[in-house]
Amino acid sequence: LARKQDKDSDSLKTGQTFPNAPKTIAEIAEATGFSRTTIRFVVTGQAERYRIKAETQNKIKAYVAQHGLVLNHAARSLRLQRSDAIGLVLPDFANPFFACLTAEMEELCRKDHLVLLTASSHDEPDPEAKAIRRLLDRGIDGLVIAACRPDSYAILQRHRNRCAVVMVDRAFADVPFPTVVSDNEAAAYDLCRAMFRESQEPIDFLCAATHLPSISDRINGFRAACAEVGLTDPDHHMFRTSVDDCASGARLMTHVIETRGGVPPVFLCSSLLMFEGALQSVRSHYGRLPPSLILGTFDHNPLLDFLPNRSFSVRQNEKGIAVQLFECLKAQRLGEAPTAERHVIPACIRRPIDAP
Amino acid sequence: LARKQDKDSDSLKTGQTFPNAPKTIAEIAEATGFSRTTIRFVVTGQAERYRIKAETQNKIKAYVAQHGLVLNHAARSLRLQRSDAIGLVLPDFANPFFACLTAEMEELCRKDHLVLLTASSHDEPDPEAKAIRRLLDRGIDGLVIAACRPDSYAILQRHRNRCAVVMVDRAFADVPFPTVVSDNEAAAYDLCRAMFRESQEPIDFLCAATHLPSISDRINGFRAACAEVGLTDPDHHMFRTSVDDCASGARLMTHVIETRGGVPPVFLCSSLLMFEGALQSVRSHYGRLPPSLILGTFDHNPLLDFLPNRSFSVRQNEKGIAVQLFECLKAQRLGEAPTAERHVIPACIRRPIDAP
DNA sequence: CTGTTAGCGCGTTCAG
DNA sequence: CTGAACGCGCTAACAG
Repeated sequence: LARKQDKDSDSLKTGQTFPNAPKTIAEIAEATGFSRTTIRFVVTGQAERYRIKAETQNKIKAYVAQHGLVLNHAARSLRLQRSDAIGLVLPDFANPFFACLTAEMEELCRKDHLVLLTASSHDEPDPEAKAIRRLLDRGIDGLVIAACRPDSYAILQRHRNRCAVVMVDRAFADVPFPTVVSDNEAAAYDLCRAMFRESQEPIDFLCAATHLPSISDRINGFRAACAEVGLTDPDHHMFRTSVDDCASGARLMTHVIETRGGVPPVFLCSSLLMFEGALQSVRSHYGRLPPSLILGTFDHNPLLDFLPNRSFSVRQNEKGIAVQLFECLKAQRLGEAPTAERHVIPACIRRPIDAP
Repeated sequence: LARKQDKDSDSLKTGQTFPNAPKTIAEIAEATGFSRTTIRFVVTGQAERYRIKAETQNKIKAYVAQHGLVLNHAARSLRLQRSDAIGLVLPDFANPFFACLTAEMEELCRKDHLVLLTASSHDEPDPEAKAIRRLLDRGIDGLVIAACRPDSYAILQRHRNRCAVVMVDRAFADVPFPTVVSDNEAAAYDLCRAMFRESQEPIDFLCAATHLPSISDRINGFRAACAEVGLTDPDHHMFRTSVDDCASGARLMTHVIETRGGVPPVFLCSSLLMFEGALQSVRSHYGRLPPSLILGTFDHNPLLDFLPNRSFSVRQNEKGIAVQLFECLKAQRLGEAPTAERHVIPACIRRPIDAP
């Protein structure tokens, strides 16, 4: 029979700085006199399966209730070859869309007792590769990545069997992993249709980062909507820049103003950053925003509703994306080989309250 | 270490991918015929210190260059009782301020070869406690918390204090850990002074989450600025609500409109969420935003500059806060006992371009 | 039903 | 300069 009079010697022996600290399984075993296995069966809820005596269970539960218990995840990971951690590699966590996606992912992780490791790529290949490596080296079980270029996944392939992988936001072709993206083409099409219903004028599209598939899709949607209203030269209304930031938006709008001899009456920007830059440029030319301008942008900002101008925008369904990402991860973690299938999540068009 | 990173870049530049998974130290030892100790000295850059033969070094480096190497962080953590991970517990990662803070923290972690674990508290005690425990159970070396109430830190006391702790954004009294906050009182004072220079009208302050110290400080700054312009009853211009969200802002503004018999000509909101709700309420009463309104809010949104109204806002210095947080963590990780000192980081007032 | 044992891969120690 | 042996705390297989 077990001896369980060791509490005193235990507290003396262990030179712990925190006698109140939660115990390890071994400490509980020693303190209660049962073996680690017995403790583990009880604390992991397998007591019934192994028919642990009720009295034993109660003693152990009482001890845990009083002293607390914390499993050592490093040891657990080492033994199970599994970290219960998910990595998230995104261009920029301060970007509202990615921030929102992070929040949704974190929520889903919490429910599955996973932790979320974050790393930013700044949309550049080298930091991205380092970020991916840094997470893979921690033995993450799953990885979500918004790739900055088509071959970003190359670094992953040697880890294929150890880590589930899903791509997000950037649906580059020929990527051997599932991809979850918004329906950018449909969103752009619907957005432009709504804007065309507002005004007969052609839409000038200020477009950054055209190498990204999400942007190509938006361009395709723009072209389709233009074709529908009989605009035969949509590309004459497209203005491109490579970098997606505020300064580029301002430069591009300044260029548009010079080209057109004035601010276009209706324009669309490929991102909020571009939008902000464009507005800055317009304001610096006119001293203010002419209220007659009709504005469109991808991404959402709650203050859009309060601009003096009529404006249209697209809000992606971050929660829907996160849920789909998680399902893809789960499928791979359950042993399915990763497929290259693409999941397209509808986005939401926001327009002025009284717009058609 | 530096040498290892060089190899990574090289292999990326050549576009070469490792055919198989990277090797562990033991695998390299077996493959090259040397012992694990020797391998470790070479790959951790201690070869010179232990005078490893050059030929041996070259063989090992060649093998690593070809096959790759990844240390098992679980084993490393288990042995070193250290995870090289930092936890971040914030109310909401989608909130622009916290998103920006996360981005800055992630950047600093990257530079120190740490990973960042994120967990959200939703500003509620129970999810917060669970988030903290979830991270502590992973053996994080450092923890940054934006606490939702004064005793949020209590759960830390009962834990093994292997973990450095710093509080952020919420400077509750009597917390036995360093705290980093923005200078909310000064920011509120400066903000209100700027608004008073714009208009002689009193400022109505729509204020949420008044139980938070950051909000108390903002109220104090508001009162000080009111006193300076001879307003003897600033509290008659304060409207309070407990929940900080858009709906509360709308409700509170509706209440203000009813109380005042109209929209106050100058008002200030304690957060962007409140601000958005307030604007919604104003618009639903008038069908639009009267352009004569003078607006103020804490937090920053890039579109504020393009509202028809003259507006004033406060942007916190997220990077400065992150840097200070990191310094506090580093001090504790170097063995210093945590102090209760408070670090106050100045914020930045944004006003209309031509404002005094 | 309960206890014992053998690693997971790394970092450290110590012997050569 | 190199190698062997130990243990971090946990899990799983096996032995009573």
